[in-house]
Amino acid sequence: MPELPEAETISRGLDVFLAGRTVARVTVLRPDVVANAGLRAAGRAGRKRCEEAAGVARSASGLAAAEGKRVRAVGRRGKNVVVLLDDEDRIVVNLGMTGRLLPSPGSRPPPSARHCAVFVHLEGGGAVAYDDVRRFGRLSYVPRRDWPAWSARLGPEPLAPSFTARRLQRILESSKSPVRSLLLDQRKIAGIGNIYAVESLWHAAVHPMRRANEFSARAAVRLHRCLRRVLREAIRAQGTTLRNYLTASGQPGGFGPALRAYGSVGNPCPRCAAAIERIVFGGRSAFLCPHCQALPPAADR
DNA sequence: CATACGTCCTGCCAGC
DNA sequence: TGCTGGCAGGACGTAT
Repeated sequence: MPELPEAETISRGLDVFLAGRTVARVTVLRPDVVANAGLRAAGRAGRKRCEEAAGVARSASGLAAAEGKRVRAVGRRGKNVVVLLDDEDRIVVNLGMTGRLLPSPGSRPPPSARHCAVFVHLEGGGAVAYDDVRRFGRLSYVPRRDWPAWSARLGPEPLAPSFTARRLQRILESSKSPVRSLLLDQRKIAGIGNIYAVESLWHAAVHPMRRANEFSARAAVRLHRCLRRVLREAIRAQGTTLRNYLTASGQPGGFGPALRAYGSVGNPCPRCAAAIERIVFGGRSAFLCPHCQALPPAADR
């Protein structure tokens, strides 16, 4: 659930807390949240097999390589929080559904970290807990030389100045998928999850199942504008808390009341008062106004 | 190659 | 009251 705005909010808060600090010790309590960057990513079973074959002990996770290194800064790539170390190796945190990074002034996980999976002690006191109820999240240690390839697996940053309407239009043209599926594809555009995809499409008045390659230039420009506006405003509000997302300072996000369609089945559309509907495709819920976001008639498609 | 679908994981909540 | 079953979904593996 943490998407770009949540990852951005967390990385800003964590940067204040971590920049200049040195990692003393990394304790892995739940080995399954640690992805080994050196191995082909695989499903749980697959990764287990790889690690056994390679003789990788669970704690050798690679995260231990961070011990003794100073944190230069904390940033973000897509939905990932990226801890940049002084030697330009990185700890990349994908928060999955329920992952949280909770700083603590003491040497124990904060009380809110009830499902602490990884615990990072800092020299001179203080710590950061990686807490994740469902353990869909992953922590990876990415050495400096692997970073370009790692980052290249992701599409462009939607808030970067280089992400123009024209760029979005080209991405849309490249796929016959429903636009919501394309927006969720991290290889095409980085950082968008279901909430902001659904919200952007409501603002742009486009049906989530509209085929990406059927966008007019005008509709592409409109989606580009709505997408960026929604992401920016969500960052300003420090993200959306639906379940358990918290900022680095332990606050819930404030974007919930700004949601127009997501999760509001049956509520009147704020634009036209028609009842918001829920549909399911690609294994996920989408919410839309059947009036404002109508699919064009089949003859036009 | 591109697209579609199943899988993992557990807290929560509706329904009986 | 207590149990069950369905639901949430990011990202990867497998199937088409």
